Amino acid sequence: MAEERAVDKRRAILDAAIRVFARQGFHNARVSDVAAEAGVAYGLVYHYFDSKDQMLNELFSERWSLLLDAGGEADRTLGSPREKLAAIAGFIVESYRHNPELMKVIIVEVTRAANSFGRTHLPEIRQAYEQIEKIVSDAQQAGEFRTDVNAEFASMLFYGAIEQLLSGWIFEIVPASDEDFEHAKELVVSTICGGLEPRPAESLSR
Amino acid sequence: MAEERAVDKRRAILDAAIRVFARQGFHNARVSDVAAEAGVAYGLVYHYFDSKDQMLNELFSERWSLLLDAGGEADRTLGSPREKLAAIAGFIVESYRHNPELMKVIIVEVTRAANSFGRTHLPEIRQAYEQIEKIVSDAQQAGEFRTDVNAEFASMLFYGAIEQLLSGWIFEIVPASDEDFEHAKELVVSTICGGLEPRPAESLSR
Amino acid sequence: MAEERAVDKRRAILDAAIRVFARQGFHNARVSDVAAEAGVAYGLVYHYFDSKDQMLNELFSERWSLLLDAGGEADRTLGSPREKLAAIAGFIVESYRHNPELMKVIIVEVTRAANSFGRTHLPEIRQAYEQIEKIVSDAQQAGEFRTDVNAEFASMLFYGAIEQLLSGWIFEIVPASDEDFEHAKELVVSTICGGLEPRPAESLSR
Amino acid sequence: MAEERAVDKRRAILDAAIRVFARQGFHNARVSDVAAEAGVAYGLVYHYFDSKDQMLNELFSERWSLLLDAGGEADRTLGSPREKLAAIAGFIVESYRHNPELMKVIIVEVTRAANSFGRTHLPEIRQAYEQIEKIVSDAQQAGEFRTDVNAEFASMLFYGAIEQLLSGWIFEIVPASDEDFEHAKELVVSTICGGLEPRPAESLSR
DNA sequence: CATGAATGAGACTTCATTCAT
DNA sequence: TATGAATGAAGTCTCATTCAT
Repeated sequence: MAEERAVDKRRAILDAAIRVFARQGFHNARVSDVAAEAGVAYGLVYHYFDSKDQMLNELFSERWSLLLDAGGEADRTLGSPREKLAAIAGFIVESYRHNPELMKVIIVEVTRAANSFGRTHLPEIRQAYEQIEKIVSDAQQAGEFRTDVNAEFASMLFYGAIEQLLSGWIFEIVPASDEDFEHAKELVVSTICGGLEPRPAESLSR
Repeated sequence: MAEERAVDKRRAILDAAIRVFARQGFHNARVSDVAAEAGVAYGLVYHYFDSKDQMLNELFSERWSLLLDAGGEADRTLGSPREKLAAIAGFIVESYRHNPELMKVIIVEVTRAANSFGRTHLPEIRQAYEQIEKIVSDAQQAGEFRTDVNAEFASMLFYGAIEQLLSGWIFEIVPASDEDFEHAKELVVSTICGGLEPRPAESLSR
Repeated sequence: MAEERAVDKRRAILDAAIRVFARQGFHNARVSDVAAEAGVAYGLVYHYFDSKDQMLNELFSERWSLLLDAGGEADRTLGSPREKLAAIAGFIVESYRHNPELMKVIIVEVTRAANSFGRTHLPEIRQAYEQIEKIVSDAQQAGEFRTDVNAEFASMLFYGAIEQLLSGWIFEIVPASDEDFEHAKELVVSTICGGLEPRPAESLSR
Repeated sequence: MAEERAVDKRRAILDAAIRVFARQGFHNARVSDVAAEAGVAYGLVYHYFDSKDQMLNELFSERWSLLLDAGGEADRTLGSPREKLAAIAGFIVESYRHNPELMKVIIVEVTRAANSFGRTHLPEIRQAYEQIEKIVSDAQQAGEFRTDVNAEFASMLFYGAIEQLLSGWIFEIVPASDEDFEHAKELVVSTICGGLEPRPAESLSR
């Protein structure tokens, strides 16, 4: 149980860091704020973590690996590219719905902070892009997507669109109700794919 | 002439700030770095500007108003929504091509830094969104765009996609040749609009 | 047997402290380093010792008392002042040869650290000086050493020379082979005494 | 005059550092203590110096180069080895008499702190040893000093003796009157050289 | 206009020591 | 005895901003 306690405190600090980083931003958050939020002594933070940076790194990597797992899983188990992309978009939206503070930290402080932590985690971030690229180029080879759009380019659009959407929710630029979340999942993909899908197939469907 | 000199110095400092902020990031840039880059004394920066923040604010607003002007102009003078959006996307890409350092600063330090300067300039940033929203909802009312996609939502996708693309160039995640720039202008719009446009209209146009 | 165990652990910690203090210096050594080196838990150090300082104090006093014993013994049992001084110099050199890490700690962290631990142990250190002083002044009264050199002054020279020599070995400024050690024992005394001994006696002995 | 002012402040900080380091020891001296002693703001210390360490480095090197100059001058201009060594010993003693606080800092925090700053300045310190070595080996080749004592070894004794003597004064282990200083200059050399000089020559001089 | 010296608050990190188990 | 989690004081360095000249 002593061990469980230890794990608890570590987790408590990490969870407190999420709240504090989300509320104040990483730069404006002092380590003492995190400690206070977690209800532990200053030094304990440094007992479990090497630095303030490491907390953010860990927060990001922990969550990002889940996203990569979900992306890989979607690609392996689902059929159409539209379903695959929908699964990924859905996972991200659900992640936000489930833990908006953590997603805020990840997006604001890492994936959109290309100058600082974004650089550090570029390899991991790239992996997510590459998953999309693979889905797109597979679809292109199967004749399901138009081929005049670079797969790399398409993955930029896809993640750019989703990130912006989350940013809109995070900073209350656009409303964020449960209904909005459900809509979003479908619309991101339907909008992006609507353009990616070749016209002939569509007109045939008429 | 003395006044012209002054204007020159002011401009020189602002231009130096662009280079320094682009190179080191706003947070890692010291006021003394800017002064050194501009070849002026430390304190002169404070003769022309109230604070370090003000330099960035000015840099942003100066450029952003041009973007808003271009957006308004496009909406007023062009016919189809596709042309309007293409003009705006083109303006942004050209802005990057013409002055990548300034655009890097604007995107990295302001529009994607929702926690800090993004908040400050939210009203101006919103105006750009609203221009897109207007173009989209006008097109929807004219039956040129599908109506199941919220105009607000569409503007998020549009700007998210373009910003991500520029980020990709800025941080060398994707290649950035002249050819890439030309392609990008068209593809962003064609991809987004391809999905925004209603199917029937398209198939009719075949 | 449980008690023996305890004694073993205490000794193990003390021995580990010697190695760690010698390697990293007292200031750069953390208590946790000592514990890790001894293979015991953090807090156990504080079961056996009141503080980090106390470990060094004990290490010093333990060894220094042997030196004082050797000095007293030499003075009592040997005949000529030269033999007495040679015995003391020899004891120090042998101490270094036998346990260079401990001697490094004693010299670097205590006897030459007059600002910190040197102050604490000044009384003990003075006792060593006084032994030399007594040997010298006895020799002066017996007409074996010149009297124009203050005995106190002579003891400074004697210890200063030996300490510097050890420092030279410790920091590899001068070579430290077995041969060097043997030479050193004699040369320190022969050099110092050569100067301390009155000329007439020497020329007579020729 | 503005420039003079600046130089004054820098010098004032350095002089304050001498007093504070001498009084409290380098480790126990806070930068704020130095600033307060100099009567300047905290940050000004960092305007003129990169770090707390740099102040000590500068203090040492500034003074040590004078010692090296004096040593070189003595070797070039004086005749007998005894005179040369006496000049060097005299310079050190006078340095102490003139500015005991600075000499305390140099000896306690640098030359006798082989683990920390002594390591950094080892090259400069070695140069001083080498000057003595040269004087001794020149004298040996000229038949003025006995040859069974290694020149390197002799320089250790020489500096060890002087340093210990200063340490004795610094920590008030031995008295330090003007008379003591005058005596010391001669006695160090006469004691060391008395042993270094070959016996035959001496006995002949009788 | 121009200079750059001067100010001082603020935050991270370290680590000896304590304490509950 | 033994463990290692928990505490919190202390100090270096940074840098935006002010100000005297």
